[in-house]
Amino acid sequence: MNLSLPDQTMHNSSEGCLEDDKPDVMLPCFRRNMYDEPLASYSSGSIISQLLRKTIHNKRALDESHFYLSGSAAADSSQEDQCSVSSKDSTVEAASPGAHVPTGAGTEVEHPMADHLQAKRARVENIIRVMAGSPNSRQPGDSERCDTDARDTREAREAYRENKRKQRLPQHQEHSVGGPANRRPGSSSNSDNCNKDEECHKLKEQLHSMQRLLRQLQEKFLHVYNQEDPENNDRDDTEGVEHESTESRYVSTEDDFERKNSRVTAECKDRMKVVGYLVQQRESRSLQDTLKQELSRAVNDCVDRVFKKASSTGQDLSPQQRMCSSPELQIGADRKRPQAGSSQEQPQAEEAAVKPCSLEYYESSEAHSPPDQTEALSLVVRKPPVTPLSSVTPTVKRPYPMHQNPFQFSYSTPLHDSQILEHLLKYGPHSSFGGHPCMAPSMDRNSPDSVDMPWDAIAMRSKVTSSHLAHHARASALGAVTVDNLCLPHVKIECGELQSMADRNPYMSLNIQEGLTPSHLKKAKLMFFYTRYPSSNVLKNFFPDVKFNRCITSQLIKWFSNFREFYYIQMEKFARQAIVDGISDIKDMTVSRDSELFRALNMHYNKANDFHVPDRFMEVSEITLHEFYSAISAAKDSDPSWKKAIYKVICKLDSDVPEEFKTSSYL
DNA sequence: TTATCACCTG
DNA sequence: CAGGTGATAA
Repeated sequence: MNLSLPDQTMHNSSEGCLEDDKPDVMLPCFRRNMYDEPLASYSSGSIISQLLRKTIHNKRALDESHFYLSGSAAADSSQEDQCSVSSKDSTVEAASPGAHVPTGAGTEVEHPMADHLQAKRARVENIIRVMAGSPNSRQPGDSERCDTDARDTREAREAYRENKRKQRLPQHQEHSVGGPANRRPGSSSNSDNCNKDEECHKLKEQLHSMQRLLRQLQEKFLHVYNQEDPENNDRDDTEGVEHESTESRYVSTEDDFERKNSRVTAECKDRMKVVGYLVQQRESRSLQDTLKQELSRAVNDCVDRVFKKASSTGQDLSPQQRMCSSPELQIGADRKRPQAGSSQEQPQAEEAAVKPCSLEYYESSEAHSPPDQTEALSLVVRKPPVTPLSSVTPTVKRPYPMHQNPFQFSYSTPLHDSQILEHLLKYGPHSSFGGHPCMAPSMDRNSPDSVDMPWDAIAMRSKVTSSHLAHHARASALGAVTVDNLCLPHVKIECGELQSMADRNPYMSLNIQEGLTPSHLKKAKLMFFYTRYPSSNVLKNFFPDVKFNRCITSQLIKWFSNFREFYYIQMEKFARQAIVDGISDIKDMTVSRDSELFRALNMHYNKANDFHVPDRFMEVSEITLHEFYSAISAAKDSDPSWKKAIYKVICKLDSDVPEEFKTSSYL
């Protein structure tokens, strides 16, 4: 494989300045990707030109811009448009490069400053392009070569233009760019359209990424530049820049980018006026060098990631791979990927796990390796809106609008449990407890939220639950972090288990745990109000966020055993007390919510008293009490196994646990 | 043999 | 609430 071109390209373009940075890091990436994928045929210069395409409407304003751009930029634009979703006006520009002011587009307002700004833009575009573009772009005679280079990237994928390409291409380029391109037609002849669409999509994603990176570079550049020239800092308000409707998809990023661009160009022009052309040229050089380094690094970075994604077949990317993709890539991939299996929430959960990482990657240029903790943290916080579930009250706000910075979850700023719960719970249970007969009527008293978010209200009203849930939320946020050292025993979240758990219950995909938490204990206690002898299947069904194994099952069974133990002890105690109290008629023994027996039981199973104990439990309790009373009255307690008969009766009184318990791992 | 249970203990 | 134990049923 011919690796000389990219090396040469980068070195030439940087004119010796680039190597000072870290060529060993970026160049191999660039090289490898250049040849591995057809997308590599798009040179970085071409991409940059495309990105800045709309900033060079008036290339005539500056001769040098015109000189450098006339061929290449136009060619790039026209070619990119074949697959890109970019604006249509680029085609217009391409039609008459170098001598064209877009008038037919109609989307651009031609105010008096337009020429001015466009001229500035052209300069900056030129600078950037020279830095990241073709090694020979500075030579007038090679403008043709730039054109060829860019065009070749497209032509190479089409066999019928092969000869033409070979005629015009320098040899080293032919080897490098034509290598993968030559292989491609043979393998993709039967699925040209599909491949084209795929490439278009990838290109679009690439453009998005590039725009982001360029924006960052611009900011860096401005930072450096303003340090050098602080008196010009106030001259950054030249953005009366028209906004092209055709580019509305890039509103936030590109508009910002435009402003920065205008500012840069304005500063460049001021320097020209004051200092003079030569000085300006020299400073421009330094700027160029700076930008070269930054851009080259960023471009390689971006291209590397783009190709890393492209090298995979697109749909079978592992989540880890997706995590390192740009947000745009991620979104695009998710859009293409069919919803897997029967779980509808799962892909979104994956997105939630992926997107934050990606965003953070781009939010900070230094964030080359997002920490695990941050990923998992975002996993909880930055979940995109899920498909509205039937039971969710419409008034419940979705805290994570797409593409916006949602609720910021930060460990450094302690949050109230309710905040954590709100975000944790909102996407967990989809059923509303507000209408459930088991919910305590008093629950609506304290918080207005209880109307719209009964689930949150439930959880928040229990101090025990709140603290547990807070841990729960943080545990989830910690991702693959063992939180045993806090207070939760055996609580470990393993990313590897996400999938299986998500399959079992997509709503619980964020809270998959290997161990039982206090929340689970509380839930089990509440379940005891319905079932004293739950089967293993019931336990598995109602603890979908728990990875069941022998130990876990035993523990849960043991819990219920302990519950029963306490229950029967209380029953026996109160039955004996009734006998001691001289109650003769069994009908005088009732269990109401005011009775002491119930208070004892409720204190044990529903300590926070935030759960409305079902009436059935009152009945069962009363029956149990009667059974004990009868047995003791009949002196059956002399039999060592006299309780067995009672157990036999009680175990038949189990009722079904409400479905709400399935969708919630905590109450 | 395994699972479940009640009982006891800490 | 968990650990241990013995009984019991599958």
